[in-house]
Amino acid sequence: MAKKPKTVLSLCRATGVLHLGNYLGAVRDFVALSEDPNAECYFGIADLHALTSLTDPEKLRPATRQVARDYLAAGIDPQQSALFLQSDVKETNELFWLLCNVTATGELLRSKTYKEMSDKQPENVNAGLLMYPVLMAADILGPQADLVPVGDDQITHLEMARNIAKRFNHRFGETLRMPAPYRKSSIRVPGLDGKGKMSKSDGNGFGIAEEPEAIWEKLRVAYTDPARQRRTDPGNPDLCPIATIHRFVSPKDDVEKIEDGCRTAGIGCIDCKKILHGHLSDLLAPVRARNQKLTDGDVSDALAAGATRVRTRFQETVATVRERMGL
RNA sequence: ACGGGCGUAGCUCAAUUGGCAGAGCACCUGAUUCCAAAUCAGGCGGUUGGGGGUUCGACUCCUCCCGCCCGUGCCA
Repeated sequence: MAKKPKTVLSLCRATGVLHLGNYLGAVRDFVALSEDPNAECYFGIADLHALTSLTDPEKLRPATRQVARDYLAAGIDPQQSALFLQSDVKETNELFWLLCNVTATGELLRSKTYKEMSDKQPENVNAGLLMYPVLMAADILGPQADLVPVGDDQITHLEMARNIAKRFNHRFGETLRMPAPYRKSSIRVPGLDGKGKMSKSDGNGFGIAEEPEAIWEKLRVAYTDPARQRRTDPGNPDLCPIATIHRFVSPKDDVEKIEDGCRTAGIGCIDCKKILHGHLSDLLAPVRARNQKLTDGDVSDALAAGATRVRTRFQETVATVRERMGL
């Protein structure tokens, strides 16, 4: 049964170095997906979307390239999947405008993220912020994606893309494929400061290609359950980010061992961190190894090839959309 | 384009009539701790958006420029 492979499109914010939370929460799944013969994957790095928040031009380009590099290091094979920069696909902008005309402004104004961003950066409430979902719809509908891996925060944006596609198809005839969300059980990796999830802006994580020594320096000083003031004080793994990370990366036996050891003061936090560090090193060793071999040229080549592939898909869609709309 | 508001440490904001530019948070170091956290001690941090002027002395007053916000207008 030669089933036609599903088109998968994923967008990633251009934030710079990918950290463990990015890896466990999303990128690792993307790698697995990309190895599925029934999936044809397109991985876009959303640098156009990044412009809606004030960004330093000196920093955006390196950050964007760093994400691309980390994707490759994580195991995305550029021969198999298309890795591209959103801004390299000029067709996105054309499709964006065409789709604007089947987008209800009311829906955009009601968008929760639009309101949140307006509050977050009141000095820069630009139109891009408002049009953000339309651009994203163009990203998704351009390559006629079947599946879109999304986090909870992006689910309403995908809904909007579906509404736009539905409205277009209704007015101009069946043209755009209806994308479906692809949701993995999303996991939340806590930050090393114990104050929430790992995030780039809070600087409470570590890069997936960092040296083990560098990772250890960050792990060593990471937050732990404050109840364990002395080595002999018992603690609660549920209150310790280290224990939570253990659950994601360590084998069951070790998880039980450290949780039990924590509750009974059988092992110290440093021991616990050392065990975690060992497993982390194993987990990330292939990533680090690939990263070391990667050259800037490899990254550029992958992005160029990816852009060409995704643009081909876009050109087909845009040609049909133009024609249907009467251009 | 006009009118109004604003611009001070990475962030939030002080600074009397014009009188030594400060605090909190964040960050770094030390004490402490199995490591952290908390606490204590110390430290880093500034061309006060920029130029010019008045003055013995300007964050403060005058002037011009830059940038942002709000409102109004003009052109398309």
